[in-house]
This record gives sequence, C-alpha cells and structure tokens, in this order.
Amino acid sequence: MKNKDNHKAKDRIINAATKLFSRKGFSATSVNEIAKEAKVTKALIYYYFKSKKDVLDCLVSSLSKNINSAAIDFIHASIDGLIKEGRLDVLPDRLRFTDDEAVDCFSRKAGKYYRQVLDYVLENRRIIRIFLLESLSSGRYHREMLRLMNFGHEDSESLVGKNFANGKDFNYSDEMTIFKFFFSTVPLFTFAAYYDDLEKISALNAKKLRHAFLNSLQMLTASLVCGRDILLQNKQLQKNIIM
Amino acid sequence: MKNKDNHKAKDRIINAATKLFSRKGFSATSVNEIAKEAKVTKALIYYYFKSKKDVLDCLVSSLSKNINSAAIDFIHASIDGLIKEGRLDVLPDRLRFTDDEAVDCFSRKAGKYYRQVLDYVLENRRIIRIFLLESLSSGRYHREMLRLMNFGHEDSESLVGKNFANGKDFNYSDEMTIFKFFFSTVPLFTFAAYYDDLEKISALNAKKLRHAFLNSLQMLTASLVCGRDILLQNKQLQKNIIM
Amino acid sequence: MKNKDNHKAKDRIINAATKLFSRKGFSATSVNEIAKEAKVTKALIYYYFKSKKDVLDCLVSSLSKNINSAAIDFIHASIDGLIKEGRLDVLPDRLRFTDDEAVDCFSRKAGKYYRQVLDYVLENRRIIRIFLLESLSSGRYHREMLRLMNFGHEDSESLVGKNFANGKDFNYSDEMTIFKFFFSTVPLFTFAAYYDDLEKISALNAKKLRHAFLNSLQMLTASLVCGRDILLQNKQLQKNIIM
Amino acid sequence: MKNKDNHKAKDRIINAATKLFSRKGFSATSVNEIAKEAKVTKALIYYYFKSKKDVLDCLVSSLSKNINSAAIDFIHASIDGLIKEGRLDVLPDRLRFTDDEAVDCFSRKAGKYYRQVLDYVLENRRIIRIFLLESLSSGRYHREMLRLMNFGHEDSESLVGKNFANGKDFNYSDEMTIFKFFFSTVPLFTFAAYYDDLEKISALNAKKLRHAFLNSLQMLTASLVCGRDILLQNKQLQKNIIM
DNA sequence: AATGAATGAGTTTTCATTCAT
DNA sequence: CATGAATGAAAACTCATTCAT
Repeated sequence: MKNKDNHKAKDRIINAATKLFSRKGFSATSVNEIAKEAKVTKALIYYYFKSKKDVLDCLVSSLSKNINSAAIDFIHASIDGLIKEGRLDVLPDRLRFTDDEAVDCFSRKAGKYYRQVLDYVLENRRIIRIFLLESLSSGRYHREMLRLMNFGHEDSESLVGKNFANGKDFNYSDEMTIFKFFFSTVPLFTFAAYYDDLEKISALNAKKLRHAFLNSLQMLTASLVCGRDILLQNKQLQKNIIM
Repeated sequence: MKNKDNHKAKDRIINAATKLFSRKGFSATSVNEIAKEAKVTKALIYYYFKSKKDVLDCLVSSLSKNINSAAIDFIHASIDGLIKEGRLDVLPDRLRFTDDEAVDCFSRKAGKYYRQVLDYVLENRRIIRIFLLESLSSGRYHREMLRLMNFGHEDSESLVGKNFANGKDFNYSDEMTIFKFFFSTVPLFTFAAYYDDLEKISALNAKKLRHAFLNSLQMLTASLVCGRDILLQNKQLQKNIIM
Repeated sequence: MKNKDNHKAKDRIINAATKLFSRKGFSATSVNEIAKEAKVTKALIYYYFKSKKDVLDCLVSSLSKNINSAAIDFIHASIDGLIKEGRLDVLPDRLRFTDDEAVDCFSRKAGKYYRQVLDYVLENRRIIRIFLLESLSSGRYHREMLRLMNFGHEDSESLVGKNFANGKDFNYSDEMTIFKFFFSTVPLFTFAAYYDDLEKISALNAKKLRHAFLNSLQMLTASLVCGRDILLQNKQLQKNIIM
Repeated sequence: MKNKDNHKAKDRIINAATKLFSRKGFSATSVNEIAKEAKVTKALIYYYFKSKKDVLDCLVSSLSKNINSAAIDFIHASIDGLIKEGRLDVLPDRLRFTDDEAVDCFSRKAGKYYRQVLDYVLENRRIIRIFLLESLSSGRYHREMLRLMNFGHEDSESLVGKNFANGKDFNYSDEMTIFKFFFSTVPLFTFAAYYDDLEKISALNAKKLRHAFLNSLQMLTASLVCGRDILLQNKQLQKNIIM
C-alpha cells in the first residue's frame, strides 16, 4: 500500500479521523476504521501518532489554536476604528456610542462579524463536534473550554486579553460571561455541530438554516442594546428588561 | 454478591449506568464498569436488560417521556389564565397583551416557569448529558431531538400540539423554531450538562451559576418584547432591531 | 471450549505458564501460546489474571513463599536437637561442637538436609528457572533475592530470623552472606535451572548428576569445618586457608 | 540524524544492544529501543546487521572467543613454571606439590589468577549477563556452555585442551567438572551478572563486594587442598571430608 | 433472582523488517 | 552510509454476550 497519492498519508489520517470522530465519537471509532478510511495501514497511524488519543488531541489542539485568534482579530477590527474616531467609548460596564450612526455602523460590522464567525465554525464543524463530544465525555479539554468561556479574564490568551485602541478593555462580569458563553458560543458551536443533521431533520436547506441562525444572533445582540449603549453588566440590564 | 441492600439491583444498575454514561459516554463505558459501580454481576445486567444498548434506551426514554409533558403543563398554566381573562390574544405571529399589567403578569409567570424548568433540567442533568452526547455521536435520538426542536408542529406529542384555551395555537415560523431551539433549549441543556464541571472550572458556586443563567434567560425574553407584543416571527423582529 | 476436564482451567493456565516461561522466558512467551498450551481461550487467562505480568508474579510469589519456610524448618530441625543436648554451642562467629560425634551427627543431618533441599529445588526447577531469568532481566524480584541472600538479618522473614533453642542466632557477616549466596544458593538454583539441559548436554544421567552435585555440596561444607568448629566468619577462615 | 560523533555508528549500536540486552533480555528489547539508545535510525541497524538475532550473536560470540583463551593463558602461566622446576606433578587425580613452599607459591598465583579472572568477568559483566539470560531462555548457546563446562575434554577449544609443560593434562572426572562448573564458573558469572544490582541491594560498596567474593573463592580452593595435594577427584575428597 | 466461568470477535498497540531514495 | 515511510504479522488486552447452575 505504499502511498504516494495526491495527499500525504498523515493528512489522510487526520482527515479520516476528523470525519469518523465527528460522526461517531472518539470511543466508538476504531483505529482500524481510521486506517481503512485513510487508505493506510494501522501501523502507519502509530508511526505518526503515539496513540489513538494522540490523534484526537492533535485535532482538538489545532482547532483551539485557531479559533481564538480569529475571534480576537474580528472583534478588534470592528471596534478599534470607532474608538479612534472618538465615536465609541469603552466604559467599565458598557460600550457607549456618541451618535446613532455609530450604533448603526457597529451593528453592520457586528453583522459582518457574525457571518464570518458562522462561516468559520461551519467550516470547522467536524472538529467542533468532536470538541463538544469530548469536552462532555471526558475530563479533558476543560482548559480549552475555559479559554472559550473567557472566565480567565486576565489570561493573555483569552478572547478579550488584548487592549483596544484607547488602552481600555472589556470588563465582563461573571454573569455576562455566562450569558456570552451559553447564549452565543454554545448556540454557535451546537449549530455547527448539528448542521449536517439539521438539513436532514428539518425541511430547511443550508442557506435558509444559515439565514435563520444569523437572524437569531442579531436578535440576541438587540437584547443588549439600550439607547446608545451596549450593556456589558447584567445588573444594569435587568432594570431594562420590561418583563 | 447477593444484594439486598436498600436499593434493588435493577435500580442500582440504572443509577450506575446513568452516572457512567453521563461521565464517559455510552461507548466508553463497559458493561463491566456498570456492574462494578452497581455492585452487581455482569450476568445480572443481562438478566434485566437485553443488551448494553437496551440500558441506554431505557434511560433516555425515561427522560424524553417526562420532559415534554412538563414543558406543556408549565406553558399552559402561564398562558391559559390570561387568555380566559381576555387579557392575552394569541395572534399568528405574536402574543398580544391588552394592558401593561398583563405583560407584567406574564413576565412574572415566565420567570417562575424558567426557574422550574431550570430546576427540572438540573435535576435530570445526567440524562440530559447522555442525551446530548448520544444525539451527537450516533444517528440515534434524532426523533427525540425533533420533538424538542418542535419542527414537527403537527405531531401530537410536540410542545405546541395542544390547543390553548381559545382554540388557537402558536404558529412558530421555522426561523423562530431555530431561535427557540438554539437560544433556549440548547443553552438550557448545555448548562445542565456542564453544570458540575462549571462549578469546578469557574469560581462561581452553584447558587451564583443558577442565578446568572436565569438572568440570561430573562435578558433573552426581553429581546422578544416589543411594546405590548411578544413577537414570534423573526421577520417582524428584524425591523425592530435597532442595530 | 467450556472446560470441565479433570484439571480446573486456572490450574491448567498456571501449569502452562510455568512450562513456557521456564523454557523461553517471560517476554518470549505469548499469551496465545499459554492459552493454546492450557487448552483455554486467551480471554479466560485475562479473566483469572489481570495481565500477563500478573501470571508471572503469581508463579514467583508462590515459590518465594514456600522456599524460605522450608529452609528454616530444615535448619532448625538439624541444629536444635544438638543444642538442647548441650553438644552444640552457637557462638557469634562459629558453631562449636563439644565432641567429634556431634560433628558427625551434624554432618549426617546436613547431608540429609542437602538431599531434601536439592529434591525441593529440582521439583520446583521450572519456577526457579523463571525466577533466575526474571531476576536478571527486570528490576523486579529484588526483594525476593534479598530474602534469599539474607542481607536483611533482622527481617523476621529472613532465613535466620528465628532464634535457636538456646535463644541465640547465627551472626553471619556480610562476607559470609556473600559466600553462602554465591556458593550455595546460586549453584543450587543454577543446577536446578539447567537440570534438564544438563542431561542432554552431558553424558550423565539424572541420578549421576544429582549424586555429583550432592558431593560438591559436601565438599563445600568441608571447607567451613575447622577442627570441631564450623566457621561463620570469613576473617577467621582466611587464616585457616592453607594457601 | 547524521552521526559523526566520536564513536562510529556501528559501535554505538553494539554498545546500546549490550546495555539493553543485559538489562532487559533479548526478547524484551526492541530494535526501536536499540536505535534510540544508539542515536541511530532503525534502518541503519539493518544495514549493519542481518537481523536483531544477528546483533545478539555478534555480542555473545565476541565474549566466548575471548573468555577461554584468557582462562587458559592464566592457568598455564600459573602451573607451567612449577612443573618445569619439578616442584609440581600433575597426577591423574590430583596436583601433587613436592614441598610446602610450592603449595604457597601456587596459592599466591591462584590468588592473583582469581583477581584477574574476576576483573575480567566484571569488565564483561554485561555480556555475561546476556549470556546467562540467553542460555536459560533459549536453546541457544548450549555449545558455548559446553565449552565453559568443559564436558567435552577432547575438544580442542576446551579449557584443558592444551597440554602442560610435562605433556600431561588435567584429568577431571565428571564429578569434578560439575563441581568446577557450579561452584566456580557459575558463582563467578552470577556474581558478575548481578554485580550492579548487588551494590544497590546490599549495603556493601563495590570494593567490599569484590573483596568478599575473592575471599569466598579462596575458601573454596582451600576445600580442595589435602596436605600437599590438590585433589581433582571427588571420590578421594569425600574420605577427606571430616563430616 | 443471581452468578462464576467461559468465549469469539474485537480492540489498541508493538514489532521486526523492508525499501525507495 | 543513512533515512523516513511503510507494512504484515502478531502482540497484549477488552468487550458484549452466553450459559449451566
């Protein structure tokens, strides 16, 4: 089976593992299956990876490396411009816009950002699915989850670790962190994870699904807006909640 | 190993399986482990259950039987009263309240409802975790997911299958269904599934976590309120979104 | 293959392992071979033993349990009688006999003892062979070796741990311990380990081999005798060595 | 991994194999481990050696070539002088010295010989360990053992193959051969094989161990002396044994 | 209701060896 | 000389399941 096909053997192994782990989970996938799918001998998998577990770690770590930097880049790109122009001020508990147009501008950028993030997670939906599965079914990947949840504010690797143009930074409360995680990160990841299944289950096609989900994200952002502020502290928000 | 302890053998098996499946997933749990955890011989497990798979189905079906009826009861209790009193009208695309007090009343009931639902899912967090895990890692439980997502409106078992007091019913758009599922069901389930881990990972204790999550749910509902309406059609909502 | 043969499955496994480990060594023996030899499935071996290594430990520990108690019993039986009759005194560095006949008596008993010990080790030659092999090829069994070598004088499990009739005990010097080990224990064990090979290699039959080896042991004891003393301190002996 | 270090690749392979085979045995050592230890690729090992087995044979044969010639040289140097001077006569069953001083002289030479032999085996203790291990755990090296045991008197390669100055030769009985092997060769080899472990296990340091073992060898020789004879026939010896 | 013994078919992992370059 | 990639065969070990009692 000496392989000199278009793709290199190691890549084929990684792809096969991604496919199978995301479909059936880590435990339910056998090294034999990966070998067969990758058109490679079992032994070669152990030539490149220390163990089956090592293959998994490899996949997951490649995701968690990329995902944060992407997120940080997007956010800063959206916000820094407005700050420099003096139209946005980052207060401890909120983003304050000086004029309605600034809100609009941010809103548009946020919309674009959502689309980009959604595309990113959909592209990586297999590994995200693996990530979800394995963060549930093993004690592992808690560190990766922390990063996502952003509980460690000070952590230089965290989503909001890097200062904005004006030297300030978000000051998320714990409650806001919970909100962000469970009503933004989690839906996003879950949507990606179930994406292929959703097309089958629901009557909606890919395009409609994507559209519906983006709308939902927008609705969500709307809930944080209060006049010309975007609130980042739950307590203030509560007063604002009508019911 | 004759066991005549307080709990009966079959219960011990179910509890052991719940614990292990929720921690490690179905595939990663061996019948041997279940037997050891339940302080029972392997053979006895096969006396009570046809197969390992049968144990799982048993657990999952016990959840999905309960969860819908619970949800439906709560909702009807919250809404039917207002309808009968003529203070709430169920329109095709929205709930319309006749007066501000009705909104308040509904809001209070919704708050209570959230607390009850949250407690319910937390109580059943192990099986929910199993459910999440298995719905991701196998083709199984798609039907159960459908029920939860409510895509099948006409299904008599679905959340909205039962008419309200005035003979009308919700008329969720597909988009709204997506929203409800990914920004309500999914966060709720995920919160429950990760609950025990969250206490460890975050600095927050159980009470604070619960509080933060309930606040988040309220924030979310707020985003659906528009004057005296609660919008159920995304398209309308969009116009309403400030940014 | 449900086995209800004369021998029980576990015994058959132990016997098969003993045979194969002693012939080819632990590493060179596969669990498959043991299974085949024992007429048992591989899985059954893992039903009774945690691992292949566990099978080995089982064999070795069963030997090292027996061997010491046997040795201690023999020695005490030989010596205590003479002590009680006042014909033997245990001095710090030597055994002193009061009359030539006592020396003769001891000598006869030692001869008998040698025969018994030799028979014992020959009977257990397979496990001894395993023991030799594995004490060389792994860090393991050092504790067992210590016991044999008797470096730990005070250890209650050691060969000379138990007092004699007159409340005294041997007081072996380190040097004497080395002598005893390398010129008594080691030859004995090695003889047993190579026994089956010796018959093939040499022209001698079993009986002659046994006889020759016993003679050698006697010659050795002779080297410790000095008048009516049996010296137990090397330093004294040295003076006594003619050349 | 291009290696142009001080040592050549082949030497590094041989050293690594010696180290590992002596520690863990042939079967338990993998070619991979040898390669890692030697800082060489696996493939290079197969460039220099036909197979893993070939590496072993290479090591063992290097020892067994040396060991005999060394032994013979030593012996002849010790004895031939005395024979030529007419102070030692080699009889069929004993060495007879004409005067006490000759015995002393021989004794001194023997002492020196022991020291040399001990140093030699200690230097080669790793290969001796391998030799012991493999002679036990495989049919191999029986021929080499024969050589050592000297069963094959007539073999031109054997220890006593070469005549002494007076044209005579030792005439070891089978019994004496057994004695020599099990109470001289075996202890020597075993001492060397366990040497490194002994330092750890016992409280004795290298120097003390060496000293104690040499003393033991002297004690042993003493047991063969009878007046001005050194007996080479067990039967005669027996009468001489006091007990 | 309960179990100890047993197993076939699988799993993950390792190994000695080869070969094109 | 030297190597990275590759492999078939076999290793150790696990698993869900069965069955006589």
